[in-house]
Amino acid sequence: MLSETKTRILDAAEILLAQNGLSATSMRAITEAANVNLAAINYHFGSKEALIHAVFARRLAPVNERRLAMLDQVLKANPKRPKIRGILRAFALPILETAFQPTNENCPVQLGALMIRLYTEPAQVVERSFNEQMASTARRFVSALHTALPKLDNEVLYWRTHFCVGCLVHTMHARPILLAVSNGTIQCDNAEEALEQMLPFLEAGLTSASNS
Amino acid sequence: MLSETKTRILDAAEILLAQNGLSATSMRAITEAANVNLAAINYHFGSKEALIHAVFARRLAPVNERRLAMLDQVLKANPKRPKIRGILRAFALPILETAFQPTNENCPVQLGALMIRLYTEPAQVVERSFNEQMASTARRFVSALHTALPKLDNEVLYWRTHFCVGCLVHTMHARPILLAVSNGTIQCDNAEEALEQMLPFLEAGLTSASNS
DNA sequence: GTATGTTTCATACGAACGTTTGACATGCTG
DNA sequence: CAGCATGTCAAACGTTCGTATGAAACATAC
Repeated sequence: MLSETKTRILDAAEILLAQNGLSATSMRAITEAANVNLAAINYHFGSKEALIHAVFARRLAPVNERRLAMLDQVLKANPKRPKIRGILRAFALPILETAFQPTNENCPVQLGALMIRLYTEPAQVVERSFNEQMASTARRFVSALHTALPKLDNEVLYWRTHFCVGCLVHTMHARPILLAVSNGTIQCDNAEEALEQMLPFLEAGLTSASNS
Repeated sequence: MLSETKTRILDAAEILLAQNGLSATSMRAITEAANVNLAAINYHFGSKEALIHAVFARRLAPVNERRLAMLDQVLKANPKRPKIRGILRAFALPILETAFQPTNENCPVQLGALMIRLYTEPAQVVERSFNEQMASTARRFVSALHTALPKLDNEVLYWRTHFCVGCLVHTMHARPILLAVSNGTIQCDNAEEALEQMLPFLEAGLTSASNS
């Protein structure tokens, strides 16, 4: 079981890392926000780097579990020709729900802002987190899409999967941009609403003719 | 005209900022890479923040000029119903070419990695750069897409434009991910090749039925 | 109740940070 | 030549960084 102190550190770190980035978030800021002693991070996690790894692992592990469970259901329903919409939904819904769910009542921070660090922070810290958590999941989904779209070139499929991930990542973390560009019209705080917009877009992209 | 020292600082800063992020890049690292004195940044730019702003401005200004010029051509060719593919191309090609063009012969750094900072770094530094450089350009393109897709809901259009930006951003900076997921198959270093994959995907997404 | 292992705490360390300063070199202008 | 900007430079400023340490506080077991 996690100790009280450990979870308080993880909670505070998650918020601050998402808001300020990895290297801009100091251990002093984290421990002060968590109301624990400065030395507690090194005692419980060993180093700042290890703490960051733990923050990502705590969030990504259950998301990927849910993703694969949903994917299994989709594949079981139509083993020969699984529904594209279902595959996309299995990949996007778990992480979107996590991204749109506030960490706690006081701080409605976007977890999408945390996830985006996995893509942008160049540190090896993050690379390790990413490989551990995402590599096998990504492979499973690409393979499922390959089954669903057998006519598609392998190369084209990789590209389009890449585009889908781009849409998803952007949707998770760039809500402020959408709000600004739409002149305050679109303030999305709902995973299902985002999905409803995203899935038709992605499915149409995936199934489009290559060279029209 | 820019002084020799000033451009050397900008060049070095651009590479390091792209590689390591904003707050993880120290002024000492920049000045050492540029072979100039530490005080030169504060002398020529005033502060680290102002330098970062200058780095972005130097790259984004010409990109957005080209974008708008290309957009004008597309609109002039078909004022009533401009070609979607043309609009997308006008938005994507200039920045993709910049992203895929190495800064110098020794360091083939992806400028996409620099651009992504505009989206992820939470600093107000970046917010200012983004607003100055991108706000009006974004408005022009959304309006052009509105003309090209008059039947589309405003809300849906905003969402889909958002998705297009996500694809583009991800394509620019996440080439290593595409390389890894495709098992080393796809090593894209060519703007036209990326565009060829991206444009059919985006156009199909933009024109898809909303609630299929 | 004393012993043992675990967790918290104040405090300190050396290093690196962004910025400032004043001396020094350089080039143009009168 | 003198005068004055314009750049450059080494050195130092005060802060903040991640980490380490040893004593205090706590729990549990005998």
